[in-house]
Amino acid sequence: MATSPKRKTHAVRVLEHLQRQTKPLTAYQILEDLRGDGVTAATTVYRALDRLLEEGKVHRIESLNAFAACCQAGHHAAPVFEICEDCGSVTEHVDARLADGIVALSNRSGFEPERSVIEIRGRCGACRPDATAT
Amino acid sequence: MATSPKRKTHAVRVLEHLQRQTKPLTAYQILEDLRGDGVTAATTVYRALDRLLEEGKVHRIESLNAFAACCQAGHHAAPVFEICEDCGSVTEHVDARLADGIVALSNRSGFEPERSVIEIRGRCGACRPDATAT
DNA sequence: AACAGTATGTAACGTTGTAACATTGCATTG
DNA sequence: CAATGCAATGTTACAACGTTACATACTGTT
Repeated sequence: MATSPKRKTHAVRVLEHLQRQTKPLTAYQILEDLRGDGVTAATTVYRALDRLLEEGKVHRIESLNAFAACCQAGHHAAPVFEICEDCGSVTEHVDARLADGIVALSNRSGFEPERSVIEIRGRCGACRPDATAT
Repeated sequence: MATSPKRKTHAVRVLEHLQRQTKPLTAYQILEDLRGDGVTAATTVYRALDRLLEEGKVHRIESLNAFAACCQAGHHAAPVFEICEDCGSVTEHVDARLADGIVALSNRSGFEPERSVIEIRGRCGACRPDATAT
């Protein structure tokens, strides 16, 4: 009855690899990193990513053409990414206020939202020129 | 003394062409469309787009890898795009509430936002299966 | 063993974007 | 007008990102 796979699939390898990163990786970076684990073609990486995206375990960062593991696999709300232009770090947030804003705007315009892409580019706390001064 | 160009540049052609569209175009679509106007290479299109983006006259739709003319050239607030998965139409909005939400989130996380990408995918009023029922 | 279904491999191709360098058009100044 | 300088454009090649089509291998079930 058990339908769970006995062996580790490439999808699992890709997910675990992404979880080890602090920055998103492109599909081809993933391919390079996992060559030693038997991943040999871009096709395989994209197939793994497709599944993981469907399952909500990874996100695609549209403005980077890159992929990152989801912070807590399973949330349904739209993720918000803060992308540092300096160090490249990407932080995922789930923000009710922004989610509400999307819904409010959609209600006004008659649009039915399904999936939102929210990516904020700028500088992270570590990289910004310390704006705490008066 | 006059420093304004005497002849129409490709940047102007690209902008005018985008303004005639109801949907965003990819760079290569623009190239095809403007071949008759002397635009012959992708490089030229991308250069034109770079300038127009800097001037805030066009926006890049990250999740489509495509470009659209700005609705009112010159706003500074982050644009919000509603992208219909059915008909492909894209509508630009400027929304104070969402802008505030970005600022609020950034304040909490110590992030300094510079440019935001907000793209809502779903169905436009014309394409949705009429949700006005009780 | 036979079968079905999922996962993977391979190769080629299509799309998107950039780099490097040469050339042209046009305005200014001497 | 000639010379100069700068912005715009052209050309070529390539890098990066993503998909299609088809073949093969593995896994669990009967």
